[in-house]
Amino acid sequence: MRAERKEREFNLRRAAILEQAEKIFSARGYYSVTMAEIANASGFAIGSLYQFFDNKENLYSTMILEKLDLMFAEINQEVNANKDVAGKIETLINAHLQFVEKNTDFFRIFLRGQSEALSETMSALRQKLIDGYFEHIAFIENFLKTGIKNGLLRKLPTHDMASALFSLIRSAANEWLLEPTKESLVSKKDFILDIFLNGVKNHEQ
Amino acid sequence: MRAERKEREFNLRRAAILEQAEKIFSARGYYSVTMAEIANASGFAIGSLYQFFDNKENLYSTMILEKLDLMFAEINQEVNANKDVAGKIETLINAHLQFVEKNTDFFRIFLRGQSEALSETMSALRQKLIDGYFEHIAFIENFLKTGIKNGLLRKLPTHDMASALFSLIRSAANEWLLEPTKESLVSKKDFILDIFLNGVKNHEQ
DNA sequence: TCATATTTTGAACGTTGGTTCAGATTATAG
DNA sequence: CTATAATCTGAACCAACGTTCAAAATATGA
Repeated sequence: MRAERKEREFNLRRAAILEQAEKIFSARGYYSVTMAEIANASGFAIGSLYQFFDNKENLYSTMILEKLDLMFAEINQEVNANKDVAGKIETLINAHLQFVEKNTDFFRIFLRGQSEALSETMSALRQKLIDGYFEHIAFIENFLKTGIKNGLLRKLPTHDMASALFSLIRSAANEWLLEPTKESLVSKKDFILDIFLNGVKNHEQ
Repeated sequence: MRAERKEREFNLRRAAILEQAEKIFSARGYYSVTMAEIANASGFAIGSLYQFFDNKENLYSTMILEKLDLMFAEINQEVNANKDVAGKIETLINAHLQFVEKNTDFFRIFLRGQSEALSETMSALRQKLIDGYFEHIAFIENFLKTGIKNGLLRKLPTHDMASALFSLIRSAANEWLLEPTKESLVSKKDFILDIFLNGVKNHEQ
C-alpha cells in the first residue's frame, strides 16, 4: 500500500477529530469537555484519539493554533491584495468580520481568552496566542505607517492606532457572538471604518 | 457576646478568603486552583472555607460579582459627578483605567473572559457578566445621547458608539496587562479620548 | 471554673476523567 | 489463504480534588 495514501487518510481522520473538538470546546471550554465526548462525537474510541494527539492539552492547542494560522493567512492575503492604505484598512475589517462569521465556533474559544492553567503546554499556547496577537498588530502597523507618510492619517503612535483598530473589530465580533443576532456581522464594517477614521465628534458645528 | 461583633468578624474572615482567592484565581484560572490552595493562602483549613461559601463555584462567582459591583459603582459615581458630556467621557476613560491599575488581579480574571462550564452556578455567573456588560454600555449610551442633542457628537448609533468607546478602553487595559509595562495605564487616557472623538484621519490635507 | 455551644480542623471518602494497554479487529503482502 | 503488521478498542487503572463530618479546639456565659 502506498505510504502516501496512508498518510492522506491519517490526516483526514485527524482533521475530523479536530473539527468535532472545535465545536465541543467552543461550546463549553477546555476543562468541562471530556476525551470520551470528543471520541464519541468524532466516531472513534477514546484510545484512538491518542494515536493522533499526545494528550488532551495537545489536542486542544493544536486545534487552536492551526485555525489561528489559517485566520491570519487568510486575512493578510486579502489585505495585501490591496494597493492603497484606505483599501487595506477596509479589507482588514471586512476580512476579519467575514472570518468570524464563518468560524463562530473557533472565535468563541479565541475570545473566551487564552486558556487556563500553568502547565507547560498550556502556557506555551498562551504565549503563542499573545505572540500571534502582537504579530498581527505589527502587520497592521505596517500599512498604517504608509498611511501616515501618505498624509492620509495623522501622526499618532502606530502601535496604539493598530490596537485601537483591532479592538473595534474584535468588540463588534464579540457583541455579535453574544447576541445571536439579526443582521450580519459584516454589516458593521462601515461603522467601524467610519469611527476609526473620523471619530465621533461633530466637527461641523 | 454581641452578635454584632460576631458578624463583623465573620465578614472579615470571609473577606480575607476572597482576597486571597482573587489573587490565586487571577494567576491561574478557575479549574487549576484547588480549595486546598485557597485555604492554605488564607490561613484556614479546607473545611473552614465551607463555612463561608457553599462550594468552589460559589466562592468564585461571589468573588467576581462583588468586585464587579464595586467597579461599576466606582466608575459611575465619578462619571456622574461631571456635568458636561465631554467631561463624562474623559472621566469614564480615566476612572476605568484607574480601576484596572488598582485591581490588576481582578481584571485578569475579568478579561480572561467569563468562565467555563455549563453548571447552573457558572452559567448564571456568565449571564450576570453579560448583563453587567450591557448595563454598562447602556450607561455610556445615556450620556452619549446627550452629546448628540448638544451637537457635540455626530448622529451615530449610540449603542455602537458606546461599545466602541468601551472597547478602546478595554484594549488599552488588556495590552497593559499583557506587557508588565513601563508607563502607567492611565497615561493612555489622552490617546483614547483623542481617537474616539477625532478618529485617525488627517482632515487637514 | 465548668458545662455548653460554636467554630475549626484535615483525614477519609467518592467521583470524575485522563491515560494506558492487552486483546480484538482490520489491512497488507506474499 | 495465511502470517504478520498496523490500527483500533474501551474496560480498568490511578491520580487529583471537591466535599463531608466526627473529633478537637475554642469561645461563651453563668
